[in-house]
Amino acid sequence: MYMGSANVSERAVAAPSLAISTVIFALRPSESSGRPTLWIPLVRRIREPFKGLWALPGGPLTHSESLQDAASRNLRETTGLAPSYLEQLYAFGGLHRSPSQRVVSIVYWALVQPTEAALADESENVKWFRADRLGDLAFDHNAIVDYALWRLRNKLAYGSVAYHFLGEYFTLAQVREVYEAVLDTRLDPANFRRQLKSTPEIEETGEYLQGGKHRPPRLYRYTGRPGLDPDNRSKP
Amino acid sequence: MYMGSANVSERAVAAPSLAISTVIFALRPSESSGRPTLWIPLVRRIREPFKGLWALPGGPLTHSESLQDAASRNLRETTGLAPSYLEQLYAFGGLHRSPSQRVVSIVYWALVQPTEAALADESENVKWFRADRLGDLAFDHNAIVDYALWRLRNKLAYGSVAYHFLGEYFTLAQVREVYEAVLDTRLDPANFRRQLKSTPEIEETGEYLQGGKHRPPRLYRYTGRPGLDPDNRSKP
DNA sequence: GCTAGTTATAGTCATTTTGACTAGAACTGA
DNA sequence: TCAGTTCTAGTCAAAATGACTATAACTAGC
Repeated sequence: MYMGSANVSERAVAAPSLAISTVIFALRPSESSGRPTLWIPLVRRIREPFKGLWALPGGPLTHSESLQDAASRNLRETTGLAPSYLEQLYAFGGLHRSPSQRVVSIVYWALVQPTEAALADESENVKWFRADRLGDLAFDHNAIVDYALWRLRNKLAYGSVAYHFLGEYFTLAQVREVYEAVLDTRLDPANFRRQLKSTPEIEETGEYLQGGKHRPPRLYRYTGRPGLDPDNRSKP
Repeated sequence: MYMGSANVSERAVAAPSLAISTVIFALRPSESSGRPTLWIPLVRRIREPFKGLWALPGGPLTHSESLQDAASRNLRETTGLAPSYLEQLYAFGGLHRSPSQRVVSIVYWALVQPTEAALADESENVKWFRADRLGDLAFDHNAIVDYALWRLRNKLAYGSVAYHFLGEYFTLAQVREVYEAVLDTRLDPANFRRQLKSTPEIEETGEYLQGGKHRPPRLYRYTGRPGLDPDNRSKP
């Protein structure tokens, strides 16, 4: 492609390369307490730079797909996961994110349900980590995860995102566990329940979850609409 | 650069071109009521596609500047403005945003103070429009402005952004006028003032604004820190 | 210098929301 | 049948909110 012969002024206006990455969140039971906690799948870098370090799943943007499609495809290819929620996080374009070349990364964040997460490919080069124990990641990926975590907590408090961690039917206690895991606090069951019951998007069903060793909780269903960011706006 | 001879498979993986645009908001007195309203500067397209239509100020990303720097420079070059607030809005990357080629636009939104806005270059090809009366813009820029407006209203309700429309010193009534203009509602002066006075980031000064034909209002100062998105996080 | 007009500012009061807590209901397992 | 557990409804005080009243402090016009 003769890029090697491009002169300085041509290189100065050449567009930086464009990549897509995704921060994927799922809830899995903690080994210690058994209570749900936040986990993130990472892939191991098999080439320089940062060869051997763990990084967010990602790849180039191809010419024939939208940004969200690219994120979705990449997520499926690298981890085998199908997200229940996918939203753009931020475009990272600092000058020195990669030592070798200028890269602009458009980063998405995704939520997957525990059933999905359990099926996920896990191998030598794909592994799940607790979100609060990631170690040093490649590139600026620690900062990206921090920001994604901040956004997740924010959106959660806002209201409409917790249900994407869960299946179609759920108990109010399960919703509370999502909040407790993500925000890392304990919430009063009675007050939390009162709040949820006052939101119209949560619909009571006639069914109950059987099998626990206590009073069977009622199952609910979420009826709210997805979201309001541009990717999800004008879909049928 | 031999791009002309690139074959189909090479073109399929070639990265889309990358551009930066900015939605700029300022408050200006409405001609009709005299009360402040939201205005946006647009530039006229001088080439195809959409030649002659109005569009958001924007341009290519050069190799040696960060995304935010590019937005800042571009905003200065096209409109002569220096923003008091600048934040990334969204990366738009739909397949058919431009009829001629695939373009990914990383869009910023900015607030400028009225003193700045008054100095702004206005010419045949740069003009201010009321945010609610833009007409048909080039590309998907109407949708982008809609989303920027939604974000502005959201951030305003959140709390820390109204002051960037104002100078260093301001009266509580001026803050209320910002809210009224952006949210397009009337707010009760007494209740609004009670809320502001309960937020610690707003500091009472000993000075008063003279010159009105009524009781002189006290001047306040905003002492809150900028924001928490990645661009603004680790700055000194 | 008095008065009307205007906005600034403090305060009241009923309603709603929130946080801490109590207690009974409904299940399981021993 | 009882102990253990969670589910669920409810109480009560504190805090926040919305509608409103009243006074303070200035200017403009007479």
